[in-house]
Amino acid sequence: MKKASLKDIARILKMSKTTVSFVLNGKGDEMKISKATQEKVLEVAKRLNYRPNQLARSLSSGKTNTIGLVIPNIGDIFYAEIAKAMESEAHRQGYNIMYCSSEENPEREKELIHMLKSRQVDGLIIAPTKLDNTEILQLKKEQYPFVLIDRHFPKINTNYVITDNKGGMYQAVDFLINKNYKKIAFIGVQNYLEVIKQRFSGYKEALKDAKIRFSNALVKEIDYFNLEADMEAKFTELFDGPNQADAFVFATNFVATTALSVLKKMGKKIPNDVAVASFDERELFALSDPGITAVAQPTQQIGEEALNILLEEINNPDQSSEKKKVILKPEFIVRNSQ
Amino acid sequence: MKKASLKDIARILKMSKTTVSFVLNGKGDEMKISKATQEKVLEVAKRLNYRPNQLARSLSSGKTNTIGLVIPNIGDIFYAEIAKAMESEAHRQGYNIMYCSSEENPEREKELIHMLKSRQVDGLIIAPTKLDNTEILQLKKEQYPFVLIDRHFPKINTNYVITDNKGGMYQAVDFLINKNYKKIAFIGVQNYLEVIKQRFSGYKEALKDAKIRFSNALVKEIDYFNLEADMEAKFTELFDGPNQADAFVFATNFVATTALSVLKKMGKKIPNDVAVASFDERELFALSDPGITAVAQPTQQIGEEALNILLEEINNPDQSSEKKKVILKPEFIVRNSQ
DNA sequence: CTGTTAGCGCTTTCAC
DNA sequence: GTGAAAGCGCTAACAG
Repeated sequence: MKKASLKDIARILKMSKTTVSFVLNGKGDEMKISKATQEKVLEVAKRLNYRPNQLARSLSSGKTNTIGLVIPNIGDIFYAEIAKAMESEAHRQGYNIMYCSSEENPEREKELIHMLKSRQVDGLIIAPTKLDNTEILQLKKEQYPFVLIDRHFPKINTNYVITDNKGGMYQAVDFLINKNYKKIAFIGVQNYLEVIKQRFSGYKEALKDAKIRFSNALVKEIDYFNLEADMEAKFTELFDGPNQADAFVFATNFVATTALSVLKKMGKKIPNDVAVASFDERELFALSDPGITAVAQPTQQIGEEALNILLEEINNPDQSSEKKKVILKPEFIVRNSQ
Repeated sequence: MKKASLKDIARILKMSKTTVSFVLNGKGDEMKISKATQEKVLEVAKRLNYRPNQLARSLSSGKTNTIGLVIPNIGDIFYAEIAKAMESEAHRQGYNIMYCSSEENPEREKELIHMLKSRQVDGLIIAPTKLDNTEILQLKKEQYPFVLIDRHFPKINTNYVITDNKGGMYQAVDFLINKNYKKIAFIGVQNYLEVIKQRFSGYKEALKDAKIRFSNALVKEIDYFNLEADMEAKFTELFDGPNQADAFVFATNFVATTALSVLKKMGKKIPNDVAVASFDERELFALSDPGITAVAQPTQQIGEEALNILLEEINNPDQSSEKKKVILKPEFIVRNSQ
């Protein structure tokens, strides 16, 4: 038994597709279709287990009620939480999310954006991977509704929802300073993104405000493609070099988790050998012993706000000129890693 | 400037949509369209930045090249890893994945399956939430291509890819027995799934083979909706009751992580106060101190195999009678939690 | 070698 | 109150 279509129902009832369509879309009363007719339609639709073909509907109406989400890494709980919040909000509003993970690959990201557009998603939410912004510029030029999350391009006027990276890091460093740590090392990643730069500037500012001399020797940028080994080398300098550190701040969650594993391997104890604090939250931080003090980004809010901004723009395409720029405050969670 | 369509290209070049369509789909040579024509088409397509509308294409061709994935929880790294493996395999084969998370809600799961079908996905991969199997039976009746992962219904003849739950748990328990633990408690979840039952039977069998008397007092089923508190109560019995346990095995990853947190709170040390081992792997297990011995499911393999079975069925709809049933061996990772 | 034409399943304007 | 018909953008059988 083939799947039932509108036409089948119309044929069985000997009426037109129009009538059936109106009834099934709840426009029966509006179109003053008689109760009797409506009931007949509904009855047959139910009996045939009719399900509208969304492809056809979307093609015809120009709306898919789907929004595309492009994130760099589906395995990262940070993005997973955002996606989750976004999905439940979308569901409430009658939209579906199509998730895609670029795996931190700019080429893949570009493909995904094209794929989603070719499927006519009503809008996009993107956590951009790369420094190259041509795709974003293109979207803007086409006036395609989209909002950036997590990472943004300061020079391009777009909607975005991000965390106050500078402020969050400032708070973490300031906290360590107040706990009497003086030689705080910043552990970042090489060639990385805007967000890391912002966090770095929070670090510097906290030192400056506390009148602690900034030392380049305490800033380590780890090689992304050689995380473990490079980190061990740099930690050795930090522990044994002339410029000994007494605390580490980690610029992002995967740096932190790798660092914890490296420290464990090196036999260093937190907080006796070194105090630590991390940007980003992770289940591990609460469960490990000692718990790791962290700057938690408000993932739920990021997801919901981004979605709402997008839907707003989709539904009011006119005044699309004023872009929404949202910077959310992170939450500082004190544990006992210092 | 509106988006370019096939028709636009045809109009500009004063030829038919057919010709343009063939060229753009790489069937130019096959259809013996002259090189000159082909070049013109490609040139114009490029100039107009033409992108085919997949909705239209799918509606017409009856194929979306998309497969739907329904998992219970997008935030669970176990499913995230499966999704990741599946996506990269799908990508290689020219398919896209549409992920959906049911949040362990059977009602939502049903909606998602309907939504995906109405979007005409070519097939489904489902990690079913519930004991109720009507949706699955319906899919089967409609001969919709699908494969189950992680959880399955023993009584229904379907494709599935699962882990050897019984064997994995057997190995963990057997290992603890060999380390000389005699009072091994099984920590499960109330009203839970088939998989937990299978793991439980592995537990019992390992005890039996070692001629250790099975005791119901050592089996604890935690209330899913009150995990922390209930666990603390039951652990107290296990530590202080008449039937003291010397080791715990956890039936699944969220039980294990909650347990670690509860043990930490209770001030119990692993492995001195109690030895532990867990089903499922988690980043935390490698990084925590001590590392937690675990039975790791082969997520990558699950993702890839499930996808390949599905694509096989999609592409050969004829002999769809013999369903593929795959049971994969987990990996046992020994750390120092015992 | 290329064009005509009939759909795919649905929405929606306009007419009766 | 209901129906006819055009059209969304693309595919593909058939004709020439």
